[in-house]
Amino acid sequence: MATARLTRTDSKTRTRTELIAAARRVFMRRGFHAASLEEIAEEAGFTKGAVYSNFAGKDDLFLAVLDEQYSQRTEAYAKLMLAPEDIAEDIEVMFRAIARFMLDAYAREPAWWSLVSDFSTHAARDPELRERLRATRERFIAAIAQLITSVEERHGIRYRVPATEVARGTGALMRGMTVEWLIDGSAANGEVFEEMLAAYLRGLAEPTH
Amino acid sequence: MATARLTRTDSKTRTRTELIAAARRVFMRRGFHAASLEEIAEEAGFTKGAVYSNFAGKDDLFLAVLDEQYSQRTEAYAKLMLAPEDIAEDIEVMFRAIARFMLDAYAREPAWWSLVSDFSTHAARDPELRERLRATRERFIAAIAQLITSVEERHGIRYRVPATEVARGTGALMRGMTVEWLIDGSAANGEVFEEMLAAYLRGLAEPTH
DNA sequence: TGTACATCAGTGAACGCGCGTTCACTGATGTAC
DNA sequence: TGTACATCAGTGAACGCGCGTTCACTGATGTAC
Repeated sequence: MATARLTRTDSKTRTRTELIAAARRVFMRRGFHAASLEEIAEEAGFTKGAVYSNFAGKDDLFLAVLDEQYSQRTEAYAKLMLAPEDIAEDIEVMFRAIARFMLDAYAREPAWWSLVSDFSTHAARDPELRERLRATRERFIAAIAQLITSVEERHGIRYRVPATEVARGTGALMRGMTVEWLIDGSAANGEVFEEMLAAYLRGLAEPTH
Repeated sequence: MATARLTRTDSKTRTRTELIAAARRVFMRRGFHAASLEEIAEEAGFTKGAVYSNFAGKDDLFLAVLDEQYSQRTEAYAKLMLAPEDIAEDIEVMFRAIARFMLDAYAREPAWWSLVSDFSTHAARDPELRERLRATRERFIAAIAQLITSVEERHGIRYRVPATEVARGTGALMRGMTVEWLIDGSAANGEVFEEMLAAYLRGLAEPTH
């Protein structure tokens, strides 16, 4: 049994990781405002002080969760969009695969998107926090834009707006729709969303040559 | 001077109207969570008790603001989309006029859309409140869908998804983008948004013939 | 038109409560010799 | 390998504060006669 003796650095890293994971779950469960540091600390098996020993406060903790999530999402999108066969052949198939990927992520974690909305409006009110969020988000958008550019080249198409904006719009459509679903579960089902996103991407794309 | 003597009913109606107007301004200014009933009451020239004499509480007051706003927006969209000339001629021109209308509303009241997002995620956590919000929102969506249907007929097109969902998606794209703008003012400018929304609507439309 | 009582919109103060943050402290890890 | 002191991650309790909601009260409007 006995937990292996850890160095201070290792044990702190571990605490930090566990706090982020717990925070993620609690934020999802309660939303940004209603999630309390008390519950997060308890969920991770610590006390609130541990949070302050590892993070500057609630906002900083959330940003850590966000950063982690964006890394994971970037990887997952890369796997999907750079897939060497199937999906990659027909651009329309790709559009729909992206829509389904998002819907699937939503099915697993329906609270995620509105959580980001809540934090964003909160962060927008504090210039310093807002700048930190902007930087984190920009890294994510840039990574997705990179993938979009690869797809453009491979399929011989060009979007009428910069790749970063294609990425932003895709996320925006999804984020907006999750708010609808939150309030009315019967609104636009998966097929309809697939159609919407495909329409958006198809409408923006033009063949090159 | 002396304010004309009002009947109880008239004076109550007036208080209610003024509270809604004040609430609207304060909610815009502070966001749903940070807006306090104290500030709202004061802005209207009353005390908090007046709020409770006219509304069941903060949530109820917000719903009243929302209802009012949706009525106004519905009228404005009707004016735009049923316009007998110019815009109405070419469907692409119409798409872009709608985008510009939204951008213009955003320029005047940038906080509105994220305010709705915040309230929605808040309301989603309380079944009763959520149902009230759903009903209010449904009326608005249905009214917009009605306008979309008129446009479909006039221009001899059909959307690949129900008109209600075209409406929902349009709002969703806008709502999502306002979150981006909140955090990064330099993200997708008006022209890019116009392109996005036009792409979405164009991509969804099919000629009937 | 006038009087006496009833109603009730809005007042103002108090109540509760939750939560983010701070801080003195503890005990296990790290370091110097 | 051992000892003495230094460091610091995490504890636990207290602090402040704001805010939504409640409630006894007041004074102007409404009603009955």
